[in-house]
Amino acid sequence: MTFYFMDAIDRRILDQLQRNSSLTNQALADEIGLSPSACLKRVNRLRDAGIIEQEVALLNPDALGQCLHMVVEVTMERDNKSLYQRFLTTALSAPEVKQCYQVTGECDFVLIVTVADLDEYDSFCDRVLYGDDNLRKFRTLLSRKRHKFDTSVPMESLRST
Amino acid sequence: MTFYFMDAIDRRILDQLQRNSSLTNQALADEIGLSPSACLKRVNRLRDAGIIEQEVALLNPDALGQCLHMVVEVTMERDNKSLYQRFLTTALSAPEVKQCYQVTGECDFVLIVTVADLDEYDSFCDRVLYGDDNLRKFRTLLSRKRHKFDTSVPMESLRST
DNA sequence: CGTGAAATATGTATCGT
DNA sequence: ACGATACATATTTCACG
Repeated sequence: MTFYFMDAIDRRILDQLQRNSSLTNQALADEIGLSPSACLKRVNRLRDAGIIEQEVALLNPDALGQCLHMVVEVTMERDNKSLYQRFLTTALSAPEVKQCYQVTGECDFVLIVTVADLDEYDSFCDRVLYGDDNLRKFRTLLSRKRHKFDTSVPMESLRST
Repeated sequence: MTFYFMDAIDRRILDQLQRNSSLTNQALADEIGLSPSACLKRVNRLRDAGIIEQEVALLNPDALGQCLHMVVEVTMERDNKSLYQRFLTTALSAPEVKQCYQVTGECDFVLIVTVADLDEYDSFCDRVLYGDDNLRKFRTLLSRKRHKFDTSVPMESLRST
């Protein structure tokens, strides 16, 4: 990522686009109080700099059919870098794994896994979890409902340089 | 949400937009093999029907300053609907709570909480967790790194009606 | 669903601060 | 270095077949 000086205007642009990226450049410029061309230049710079990573459509869960979310807590046997890396490579490439957090505490990784049904979850466990001989234990929490899903990040925590 | 019959073309449109919603309608129409007008009509219908809930920009974590993710497991005292609802109302309105899953298993809720620093996390705990007298216990897993964050949903699991 | 024309939006060049 | 205006290009949108 190229070095980038982010000012208050950039933060306001990001704040908007995090909530709604389907705004036209004109509407965004109006919101921010900038001319459309100046606004567009900033948005493109933020994109080129890799600060805006992607723009995606979030689908309504009610529009989804059978769709189960699992919270999977993974505890490794040995805390070894290359063994961790081996697990990560497998886990991150599994399409069922939507999120992966490396944590400190009573376990080592927390995965958010999304599958259509329990058969698919079994297949995931066989491929990713049972196959790793450094994986000591895992615990699955089956989600009955995802009440909130907010991809935004508070603007105070955005680096200014 | 209004009733909606979704066909294979709609699913391919959603599949694309879940990955990249910054495509122009023309580029999307090309991908799908539709005329721009037909494509636009479908996208607007999917939006109006609430299947496309929102379009957002995802920011690069490396562009963020201090930004801590916590996995918080919450266990309630009594499994009572209105007490659960009271907790949910508080938790969902807290801006630090980015995700909330109601689960079955060893605990009742799993929250993904994002804060700038530990002071902010303390404030969150005081406001949302310690304040609820039906909350029996919570466990915090501090994330050192978010290795993966994928907002997409597999298209096989999209309801066809 | 496709075509084509009118309405909008985006991108660029240039100038001013 | 940044923003505004204006113009050229591209895209969206709508009526009609």
